[in-house]
Amino acid sequence: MLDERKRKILKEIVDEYIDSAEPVSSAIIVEKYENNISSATVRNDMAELEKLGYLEKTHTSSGRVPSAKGYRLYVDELLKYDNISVEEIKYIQEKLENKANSIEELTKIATTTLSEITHYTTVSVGPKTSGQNIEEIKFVLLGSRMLMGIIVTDSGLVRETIIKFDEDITQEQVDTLNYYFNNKLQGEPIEKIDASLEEYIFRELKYSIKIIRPIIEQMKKLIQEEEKIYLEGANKSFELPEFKSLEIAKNFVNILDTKEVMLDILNTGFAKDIQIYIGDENDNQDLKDFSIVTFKHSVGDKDLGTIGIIGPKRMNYSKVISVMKYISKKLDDNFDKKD
Amino acid sequence: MLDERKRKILKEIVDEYIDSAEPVSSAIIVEKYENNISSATVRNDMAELEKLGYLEKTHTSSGRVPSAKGYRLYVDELLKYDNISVEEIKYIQEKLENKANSIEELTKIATTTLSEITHYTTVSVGPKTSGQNIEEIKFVLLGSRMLMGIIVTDSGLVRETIIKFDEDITQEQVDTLNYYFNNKLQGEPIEKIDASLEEYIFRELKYSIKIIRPIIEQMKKLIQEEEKIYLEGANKSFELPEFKSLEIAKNFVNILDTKEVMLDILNTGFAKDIQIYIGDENDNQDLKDFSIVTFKHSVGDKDLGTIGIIGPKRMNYSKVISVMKYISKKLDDNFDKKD
DNA sequence: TTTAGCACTCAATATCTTGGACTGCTAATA
DNA sequence: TATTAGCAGTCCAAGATATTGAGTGCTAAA
Repeated sequence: MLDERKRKILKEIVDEYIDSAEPVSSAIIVEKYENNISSATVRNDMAELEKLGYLEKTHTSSGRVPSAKGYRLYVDELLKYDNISVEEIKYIQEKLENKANSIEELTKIATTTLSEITHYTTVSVGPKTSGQNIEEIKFVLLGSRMLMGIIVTDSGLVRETIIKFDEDITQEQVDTLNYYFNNKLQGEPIEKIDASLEEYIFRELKYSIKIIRPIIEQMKKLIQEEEKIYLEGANKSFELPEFKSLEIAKNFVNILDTKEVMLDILNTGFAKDIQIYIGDENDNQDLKDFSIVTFKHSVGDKDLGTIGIIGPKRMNYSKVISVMKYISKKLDDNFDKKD
Repeated sequence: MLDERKRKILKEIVDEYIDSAEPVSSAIIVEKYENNISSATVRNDMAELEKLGYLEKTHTSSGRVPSAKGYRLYVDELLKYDNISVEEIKYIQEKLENKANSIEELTKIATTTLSEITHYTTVSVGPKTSGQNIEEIKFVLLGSRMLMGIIVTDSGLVRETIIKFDEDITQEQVDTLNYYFNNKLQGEPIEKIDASLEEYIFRELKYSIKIIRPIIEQMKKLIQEEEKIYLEGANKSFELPEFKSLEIAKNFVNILDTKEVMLDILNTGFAKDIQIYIGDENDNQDLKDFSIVTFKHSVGDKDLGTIGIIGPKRMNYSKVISVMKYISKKLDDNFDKKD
């Protein structure tokens, strides 16, 4: 259906539009096209590409702009993803080298680095605890009326919370709590911390419910804690020409402010795959002018967090995805080495 | 210098401008002014107020807009700060009631509540550890190669960090660490965690430097950790008429993105005082069209975090400050009750 | 199948016009 | 002396009109 020339012209148009943010005319393509070719020929092909839904016009006599379908073909079939320089590789290596002491911190560093190299706005969420198994639970007495509860999961996540009491707690009580919690929960999925656990502990230990209840409450909160989005380089987006439109700028801020939308997207998709959402492919209307590219950091089937880029539909997919691929690989290396 | 009528007219103008975002004409003031008064009189007074620097014109035949000096007089002398309704009081009480288990969490809840009631963008930073004294230090062994280090300060702050090792750590070693750290540091200012501490521990314990070094490193990081700004309702600002100007919107995003500016402002000022920064009173150019109002949450001379509002110079100071005063009081009550 | 060439379209920009929302000032008034 | 009516003058905002040029689509020839 699409002969070689049409594919090439489509690629040139998208490349050019990504670069200039202006509708692309047949004359510009003629300039760039190596073999000699007349603008009339290009116009014919453009008309064809438009009929097939890959291009759009902004008005009757304007140049062409890629449609969502056009971008889709472009990223799926026309691009190669090795667009990363030696300097960039060096920079990433240096940034990710060893410095983080927790998975969350490592994810943040990667998120910042990604924004620095691509000049787009990046976001990330930490690992989800759901699906993980409990490796160890520890309660630590702080002062006489405060406990810290710590959960370590099998993929090395550490979550902790503070629990305050109206009465004194003894070290013996804490030791007993540690014993029973670990006895019951070691190796179990983290979701086992629930109301039935409260009953069990209460039955076995006979401690005042005034002690048990707040512990369970806080531990439950801990595992279903709302996820925090880490955001980097929001102002970079405001330098883009599309942000001259107040509506687009507003939509952008809205998306980042109502975290649910981003969380939804970041939490979709499978480990290792790079996911690409182009414009209206998202059904959120605020996202119609943006593309989002995400990837998950994981070990085995355990989620270690997701990192994403949000930028204009006209984003530099080649660079973005190339850099992401490399960062993804580095994160895995890093993890293998450490544990 | 300013007779009663001029003060009243100034107040009406600022009130009106805050409400409408449009330059205020003499006719509008005549409408609002209770005693009969002609527009010519108002015009004379306005000319006078302009000469004194309280008002400005956007062009020769425009209405008047308050200057920074005008706003300053307005907030300092013309406003009363009891602009809070029974519903709002109820709402705040409900939100702040008991739910938080840490100071940081309480501050966040207060920040969100403030944004909900005022419909402005709010920001906060958690308490600074500097200046606090160490009440307790605890190391907890997680697995065999991971420690959690916990510091509790005298005003109840809890800070923790993860330290990973290349070799196994024994519980005995941890117990010894706990003993020596507490022995040396209990009651001491938190800044005592430094290089000389490393020497001391190394001398006393003779543990491999491979164990001591990462501990001290991480604990040091912990106390000088960069402060995190919590942000709420950024999108609310984008509904304001001033955000039709791309430049203003851009400045706004810039401010929130380069955290240093906000941190600087939030960290200035003394406990309990409400600080007001109007437009160019800040010397950061990005802030010239905005006002920031902040207050600190504290107990004694210990900082427990700062909460601020950032909005247009034309913000509803009366509401903002009234609500802040009430929240500030509630936070203190809350704290007194608990500890 | 490709191309030269021309008619046509439309956004972008500049220029002009008009209406009206203001002010400042003057002279009359209390 | 303080206030006010009234009017001339200013300037913005919005709409109307003209101009330009960058683009296309189409036709007919190569």
